[in-house]
Amino acid sequence: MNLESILIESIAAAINELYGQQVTAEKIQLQKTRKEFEGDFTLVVFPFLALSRKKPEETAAEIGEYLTKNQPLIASYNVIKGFLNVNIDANYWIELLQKIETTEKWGITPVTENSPLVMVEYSSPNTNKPLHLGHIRNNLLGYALSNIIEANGNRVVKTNIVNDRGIHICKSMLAWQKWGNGETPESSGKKGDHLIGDYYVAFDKHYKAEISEAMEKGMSKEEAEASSPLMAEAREMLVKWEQGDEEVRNLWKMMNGWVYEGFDETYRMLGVNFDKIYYESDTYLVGKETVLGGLEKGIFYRREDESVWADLTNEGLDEKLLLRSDGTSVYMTQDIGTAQLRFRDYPIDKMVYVVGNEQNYHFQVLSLLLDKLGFSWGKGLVHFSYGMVELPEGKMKSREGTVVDADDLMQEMFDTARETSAELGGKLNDLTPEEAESTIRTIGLGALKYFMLKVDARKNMLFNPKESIDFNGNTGPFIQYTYARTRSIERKAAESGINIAEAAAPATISAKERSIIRMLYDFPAVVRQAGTDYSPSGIASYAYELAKEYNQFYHDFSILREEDATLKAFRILLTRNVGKVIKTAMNLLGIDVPERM
RNA sequence: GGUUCCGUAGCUCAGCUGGAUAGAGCAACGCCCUUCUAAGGCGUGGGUCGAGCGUUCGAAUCGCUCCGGAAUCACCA
Repeated sequence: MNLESILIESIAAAINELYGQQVTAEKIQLQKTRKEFEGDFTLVVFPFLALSRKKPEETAAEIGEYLTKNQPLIASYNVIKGFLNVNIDANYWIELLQKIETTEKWGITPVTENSPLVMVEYSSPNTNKPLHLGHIRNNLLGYALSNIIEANGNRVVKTNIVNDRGIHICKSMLAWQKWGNGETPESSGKKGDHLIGDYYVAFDKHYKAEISEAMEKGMSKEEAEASSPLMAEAREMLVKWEQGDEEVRNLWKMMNGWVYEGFDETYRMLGVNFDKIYYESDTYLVGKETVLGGLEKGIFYRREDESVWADLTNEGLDEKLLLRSDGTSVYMTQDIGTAQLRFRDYPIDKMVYVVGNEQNYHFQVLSLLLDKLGFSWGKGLVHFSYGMVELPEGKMKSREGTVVDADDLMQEMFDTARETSAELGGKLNDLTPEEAESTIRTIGLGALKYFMLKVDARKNMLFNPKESIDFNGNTGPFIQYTYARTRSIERKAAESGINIAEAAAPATISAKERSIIRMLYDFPAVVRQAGTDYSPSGIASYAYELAKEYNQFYHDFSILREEDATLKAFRILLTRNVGKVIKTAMNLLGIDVPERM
């Protein structure tokens, strides 16, 4: 039984004893005492005034008096207006600290073979251009979310669905054929995904030129677009691809291969990975089959023009197209096919899709369709819907060249970290060049990742490339710095041979120390909460608060110079476990922490 | 027009299962490195929580109505 439950039980007993009234646990609002007041937990007594028929202060004092007498965990209390603040006995906190010290993974629920299986889909790139800032948010959220779900006792399969087919891919292929002169990543030194992206842009440029030329000759925009020879060629290529034309397929394989090498490098750099990758070229036909199967079962219906639809009007939605009149599949069909394949491959209990909020409607529909098709997890699928990353001038537009490239951005973060480190007086000079470089990457990535993860995922967020990402204040590097300090203290303590395993209760324990232990106590609940409402930002703000609290403590006390041996050992133990929890929290976010910085 | 989401300090964001004087960081200004790492600490200034009404002992938080912004409602993906 946890501390809160014990206290709530005692409070219920107190009210029963004092006022002869039964109260349910839900009526008892026990919350953390706010920082500016003294105490660990606060009971709001306003709801009990009707029972006590006394003033708030009096009621609070009576309950407080009863609790200190009858509940050994409560050492003292104070009353401010209708708020009863109670102090937990210091020994409880010290024992808790020792428990954290001996617990392998504090706050983490172990995973067993029988744990529920949760599949998390994230990233889901197109193979016609490199990853950008939006993908970074997606990847970081997906990876952190997977860690958090796993930390709550679930088996997690991280998956990626690669959109590797379609007209957009043909555009790049065609442009490369026409103007590429056989350029390869090796011959040009370009990263494969960037190379392909360049040809996608080249296609668009030539296409636009064609349109404006045709319009000058008096065509309307629509006519010009419809009669574009370049677009016609791309469409023709798509048809050939679907027919399995060997030449087109080989070109497609080669160019996609380049892109995957590029993506792999970006993923590796970003520190994310996948357990299973699906390709739309494998799933879109399965989707078609599944839809036709649904048609036979009468779940869907066919119109006169041969197109296939789902009627969702009973569910308050519209009718939804699933197969075009020419029999080809649409986006929804492919997602159904992917689901079908996944269900064959894994006994999925829950599916989480990390996809932008622009697709909220799509997933609402997908959930209903999967349910109709008999997927047990269809109804309960989670669309982890995150907001767009906006630039000061608005949405990113690839056509307007305002896209922030993922590789470039990471490189900039590394450069900034390197410069900042040098400005601060060559902090990493003691390290070997390799260690220093690795630390710089850890810090640069830490800044980027924390920046993206600390904000509420469902909201749109603003990224200002000119102001770039900070390294001071509420940032990843600040938390990493705090961790590095805890490790430094530990190293020095170890050198001087202090045995912290024997740390006992010191004569005095400061409010700051109590407050830090109190925060460590909260960590399991924070992890649980983040798992319940899928919020990496909850973990992030916890990590920041803990780091901040420890930094103040660090500033106020001389941990290693403390005269009292017991107090010194206690403070080192505290430091060690703060480091342990910070590291665990940061790792849940997918952020590494350096041993020194 | 329908649906969904958002609106909190100059800026970026927390807080939202109703509770105490609405919090951080950045930016501005002032202190603190002969003291375990100054990527730090302390302090000052900065708010009609978009507006109004309602529910309540109590509303940034819940409900309704407006105002402002975004997304979506394709035989695009």
